[in-house]
Formats: sequence, C-alpha cells, structure tokens
Amino acid sequence: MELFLEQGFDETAVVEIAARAGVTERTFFRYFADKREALFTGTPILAGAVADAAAEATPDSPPITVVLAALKTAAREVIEPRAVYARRRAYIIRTHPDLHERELLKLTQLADVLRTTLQARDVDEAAAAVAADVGIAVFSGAFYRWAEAAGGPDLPALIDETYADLRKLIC
Amino acid sequence: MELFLEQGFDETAVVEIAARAGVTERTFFRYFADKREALFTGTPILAGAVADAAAEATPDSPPITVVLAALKTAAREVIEPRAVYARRRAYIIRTHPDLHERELLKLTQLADVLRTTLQARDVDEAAAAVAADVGIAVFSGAFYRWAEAAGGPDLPALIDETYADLRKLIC
DNA sequence: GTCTATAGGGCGATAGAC
DNA sequence: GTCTATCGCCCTATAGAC
Repeated sequence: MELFLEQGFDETAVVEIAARAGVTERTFFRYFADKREALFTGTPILAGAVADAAAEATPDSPPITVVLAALKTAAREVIEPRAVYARRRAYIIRTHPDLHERELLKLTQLADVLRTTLQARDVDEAAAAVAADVGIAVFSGAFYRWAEAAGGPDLPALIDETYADLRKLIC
Repeated sequence: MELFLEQGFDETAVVEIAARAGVTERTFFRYFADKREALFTGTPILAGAVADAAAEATPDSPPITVVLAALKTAAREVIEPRAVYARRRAYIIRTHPDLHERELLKLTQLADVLRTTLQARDVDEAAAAVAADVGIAVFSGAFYRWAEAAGGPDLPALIDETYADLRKLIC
C-alpha cells in the first residue's frame, strides 16, 4: 500500500514491493498469485466473520435478516476498527479498473459464503442465492458511500439506509 | 472462441489467435486491450440496446419497471438470436476466474449505463443507482440460469421469475 | 513493426526450525 | 532427519512504448 500510494499501482513493480518487504520477487509470488492479490489479504478475514455471524443467527429468522445482520456485525468487527486502512485501500482500488475487477470477484465470493451458510441453515437454494446477492449488493453500495465520506454515518447505519432505499423502490 | 474451446483460455497464446485470424500479434492488441477483451465485443451492443430500450420507456413508469423492461428487450433482441454463441461464451467465462472477473466489471458498466439513462429521465440519483443495481443483479442471476439450461424458459421469462423471487424475499 | 519490461510459472538447491 | 520457507535462475507470454 505504501508504494501504491506513493507511485501508483501500475508504476510499482513486484520487485520493488519485494525489496521493501526484504524478500525476493519469487517469494512475493509464493504468497500472492498475482500483484493485485496483495491488496486482498483481508477478504478471508471478512468472509470468516460474515460466515460466523450468519451461522449464529437465531433460528427461523428470514434469510435477508440473517444476511444483513451478519454483514453489519462483520462491518463492525473487521472494517470499522481498521477504518483508515480500509478507506486508503478503497481509494486505490476505486481508481484502478484492474483492482476494481478483482474486488468485484471477491464480493461474489463473499456472496457464495453467505449462500452456503444459508443453505446449511435449511434455506432453499433459490432463496439463499437471492438473499446472498441482495445482501452483497446492499453491502457494497453502503461500503462505497462509507468510504467516500469519512466522518459520516458508520457502516452498519449505511447498510440499513441502503436497504431501506431498496425496499422503497420495489415494495 | 474456437481456440479457447479447443485448448482452453490459458493454453491459447495471443499469437495463435492472431495467426488464425490472419493478422499479427500487434494487430490483435490494437483491437483488444488484453486477451480477455476479445470475448467481450458484444458488451457495447448489449449496452446500446439496453440504453435505447430504457430511453424509450413510457414516461412516469417506476424506475425498476423501466430497467427490467429494457433488460428483457435487450435480451430478446441481442442475446436470444445468438443463443448458441452466448451459451458457449458463457461456459468459457464461467470456467475461468480471470474471465469471470472481467464479466463482473462489464456488468457494473451495464449498471452505469442504466443509471445514467434513468437520471436523464429525471429519476433521482439514489433511486437510479439502486434500480440499476437491482436490475443487473436480477439479469445476471437469470442469465446464469438461462445459460445452464438450454431448452428451458427463455431469458425474459427467467428475468421475471428471478425478480419474483426477489420480491417474495424482501416484500 | 520493432523492441522491451514485467508478470508469473517451473524446478532444483539451500538454510533454518522442530 | 524431516519439513518448510526462501532463493536463484530459467523460461515464456502479455502488453506497452516508440
């Protein structure tokens, strides 16, 4: 992140990152499948928090409630405590299409985690898929607003607002 | 697509594609920014059809109605007539993460087109954004189901079904 | 069209941890 | 003595500069 902020993503070669970390280029690629992956080490942590929160939800809650509550819990536990880092990272990603692309892939993987967790709670496949996708769409919209406006509402509040917008639109 | 189906995406070098097309490698890169782009020549056509259909919708229709109708029209006009091609292409993309990634980016660009079109019709920014995102989520879920099951319902019908699932979930 | 940097993968050698 | 992390050097294809 230091180098990406100093020089830009494209202008930073893997060999430079490796040098600053005190390893060789080859070692970098043992940790990260490609250069972009280095900005996504947090994804499994977020995914784990989301899965845990969803698994622990009270039985018989509607799937969309489970999903949104899990995302809010994860936001509170893993994103808010690293707010400065998360906003810097979001800025780099937002300004580079290749990274944006990778982020979108990670978000669908987060949806997969939610879908699987819901199915393990006996939600049927179609409903689980829709609930997971809607949840991720809401989360991602809310995260975008949150990252833009430091000092505004916190992320769980923005998730609620974004979901309210959605209900207003289609109900 | 011939080469990707014969040998796989990773196993096909740009120089092979260029050779089969009777041009040089350099010429390939004049047409396509990268190897993946060659599978997305249809995106501007789809985006154009969506934008046209959305712009022509009857005034004062609710935004989500405009969006879904535009996507169904575009599906009928540009995807269904090329169904065999579209399913082959979807198969290649689905089985390769790098291509899946690029597809996700193209879908967000399609959402951008819808959002802009809605705003030109005096829909307010937040509502336009949500309607566009929901529309694309529904479209993409429906397209996935359609691509999986040749011989099943057509794409517009699946868009309606997927949207019905969504309403059942959150209304 | 030519020329070049860099991403990214393969593989054997080596050094330290347990 | 085994296991794992890193290195070092090889290679090719992508993609960008001119």
